[in-house]
Amino acid sequence: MGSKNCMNEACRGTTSSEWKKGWSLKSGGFATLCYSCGSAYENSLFCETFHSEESGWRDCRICGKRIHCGCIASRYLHEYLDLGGVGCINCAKRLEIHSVQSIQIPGDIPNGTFATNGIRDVRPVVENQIDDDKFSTERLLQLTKAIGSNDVSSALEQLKPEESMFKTRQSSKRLLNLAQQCSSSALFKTDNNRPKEGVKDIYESLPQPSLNFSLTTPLGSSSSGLPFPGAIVEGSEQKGSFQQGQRTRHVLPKPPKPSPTAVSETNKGTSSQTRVARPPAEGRGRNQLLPRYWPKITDQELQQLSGDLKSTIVPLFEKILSASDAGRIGRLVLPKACAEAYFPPINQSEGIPIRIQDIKGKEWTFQFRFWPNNNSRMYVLEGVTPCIQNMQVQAGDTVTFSRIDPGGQLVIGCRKATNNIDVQEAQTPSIVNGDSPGETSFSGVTDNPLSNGGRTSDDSLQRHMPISEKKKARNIKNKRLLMPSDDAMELRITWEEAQELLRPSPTAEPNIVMVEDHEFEEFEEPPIFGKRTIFTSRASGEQEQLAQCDSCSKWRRLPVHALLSAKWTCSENIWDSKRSSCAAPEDINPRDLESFISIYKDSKKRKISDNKVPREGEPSGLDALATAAVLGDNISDIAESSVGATTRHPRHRPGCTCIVCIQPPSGKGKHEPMCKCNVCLTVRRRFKTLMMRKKKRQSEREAELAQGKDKASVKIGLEREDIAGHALLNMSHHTDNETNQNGNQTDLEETNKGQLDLNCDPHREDDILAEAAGMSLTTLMNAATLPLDMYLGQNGVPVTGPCLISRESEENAADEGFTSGRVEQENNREGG
DNA sequence: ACGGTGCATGCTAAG
DNA sequence: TTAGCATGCACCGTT
Repeated sequence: MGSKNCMNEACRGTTSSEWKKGWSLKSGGFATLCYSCGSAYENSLFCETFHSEESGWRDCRICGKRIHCGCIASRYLHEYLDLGGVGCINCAKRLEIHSVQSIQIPGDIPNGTFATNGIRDVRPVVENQIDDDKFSTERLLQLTKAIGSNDVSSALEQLKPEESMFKTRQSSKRLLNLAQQCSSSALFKTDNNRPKEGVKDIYESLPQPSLNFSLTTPLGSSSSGLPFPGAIVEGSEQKGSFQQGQRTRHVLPKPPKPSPTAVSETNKGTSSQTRVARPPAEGRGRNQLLPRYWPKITDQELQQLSGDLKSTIVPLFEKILSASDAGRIGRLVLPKACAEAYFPPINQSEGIPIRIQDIKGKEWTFQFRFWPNNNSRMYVLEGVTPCIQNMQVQAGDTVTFSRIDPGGQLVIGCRKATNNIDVQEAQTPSIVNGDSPGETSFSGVTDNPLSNGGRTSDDSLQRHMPISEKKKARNIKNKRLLMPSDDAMELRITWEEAQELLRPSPTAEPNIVMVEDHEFEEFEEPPIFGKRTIFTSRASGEQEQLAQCDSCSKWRRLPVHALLSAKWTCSENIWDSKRSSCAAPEDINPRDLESFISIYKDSKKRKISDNKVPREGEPSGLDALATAAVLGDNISDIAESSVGATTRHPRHRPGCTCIVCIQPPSGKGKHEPMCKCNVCLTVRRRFKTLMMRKKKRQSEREAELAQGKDKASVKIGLEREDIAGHALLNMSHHTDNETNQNGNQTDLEETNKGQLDLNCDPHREDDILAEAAGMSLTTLMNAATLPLDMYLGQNGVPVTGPCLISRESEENAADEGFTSGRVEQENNREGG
């Protein structure tokens, strides 16, 4: 500390309360700045503060802002424009985005022809070298445009003199490394390195790189084509480039739309913390890598990682784990291009064992192999389970592959998906490449030695970037469902739990319907999620519920009828003024509380086991819903597993004696054919009522019926999906105009279909189910005019109780709030 | 019966 | 249109 000198020439201070990082140095690391200079640098005020009298100031050609050109401290703050002049980084990037999108490099350049040029890349990424950026896509493209040529490779040739200059700066160690490089470079040709003066000038006039990172990193390939010496190579199938013929592609994958790299570059001073997706290190066919696999790591992380491992780390690629990857099978599918670029060539399907080290230095051995697949190969790493578990990563998290140079040792790391974007990136290449999470933390193995310092101001820019809704939708539809983490957290509850949490909308006024002396509350508004509470009974027999304050976590006794919103605090305890503050002590004996919770958990567990709730790995919660939606007919199978809970009306409480609550939990063996029990009789009666109501509604909506007929062709699967979604979330109204327009919701609304909530809008469902079952509305009308028994008989259904009614009638009956029929039927089916 | 292995299938995105 | 890849599933070996 004491020996530090501020590297600001105008300061040269030797003492500072805090030393800050400045610009990146060619020798690696960053300039050391005292607190005030560092602050100025961080705030992009360095040049304004210290260089205002110096030469080199120009104006942004677009916005007019003053730019200090040719200064290392401001090199990230401007760009040279294609149209001449300079532009501040924001303006330049806006222009650049378009050019990056539009320019692609024609043709494929044979790998072998670049061997001698590969050495240019032997620079550790962590060095943050200016020169690196010369080879960034942006630079490349800009250069191409600057010289008015579409031939990028020829344009790049012009850069070679610069390269040479750069090479001289490389350490002997790296040169040694370089000598081993022979892998491809799509950007340079050896047979044409004649400098073109003009171009050189142009190049030299190019702005200093915006990236802190090298976009072209050390070659991992040895002369044998191996990316790392430690790898075991078998057979003679060692090609300098690929193991298999490769498709001709563009030199670099088409950059994502809003060139995130560009965006992330825009902030000097914070760029070291920017998660930039960079084209990976050289390797056989690195140019084949899709942006989604480009390693995204901040240079800060990289530096730290390098420090931890005391080596130079070259990020190779990364992959967001799929369910399969993170599953028990222990197979991690490697992107083909990555496998071929950075792993040893293999020609036997069995592959080779490969040693990969984690950042703690622990070495893991995987089997690197491939499967023949569609005349191609599918590369996998086998035996990754221990490592995956060790890193505590799961589907949606990212594993990173890097290489230690020199030596070529592969390193595996991980990064937890901590926000939506990170997860979506896997599916949305258009937002990779720096348009990436500022909050994801890079993790090494097990524990994360690298914390992402941060959010950068470009995060805000990134947030503004439009993500195509269409794309989003497609991602969601993707069977590789990667739900945004936050949402996943929010929905990581079971179907049953979701039902338990449903509460009537606070603004909803229920209509009271009496059925067999049982009161039903009907709501015209869908329910909302409420707070989870525990219902208990006092010794006196008085029932109550316990709720936990979201603020102080104290439990409060509340009346059994209390309805709490999802977020509830003591201050909302209107029932007990003494306990309406978080300061008030908990009035529940800890032992009692523990007991209550224990009982609650036990009962839940029992329910789960009784109902064969999906085991780990099987769909639960929303997954179950989704599955149910897909399964369609089998939705009831799933729903049945939660009969006890899902038939509970939001306002049904322990002790409720309504017809719903008095049902047996499973219904097994309770209802015989021709059962005359209260439930069965009511089911029959209510079903008939339903039919009549349908008729009435039908007459009211006759005009719409024609259109409705069209809708009848809608496939049941889709409809049921809709239903399922509605059932769980129930947060939005159906958009179905046909059935909802008059808002007539006087039917008792327990949707047995899938044990949905009582407040689900059944109207649509009625029709849907009926239609799907081949029952037109007319049929229903007719049916409604018949005595129930006759109706059932006509439909080939034995006239029994609710136990054996047909599916469609049963489902309609279910609309009325009864489940026993369903239950019984399912039981019978099980028994059969 | 269970679990692992290898292949086939189908979806998606890239070209 | 096609390659890549996630995942389902049949087959096979082991318990």
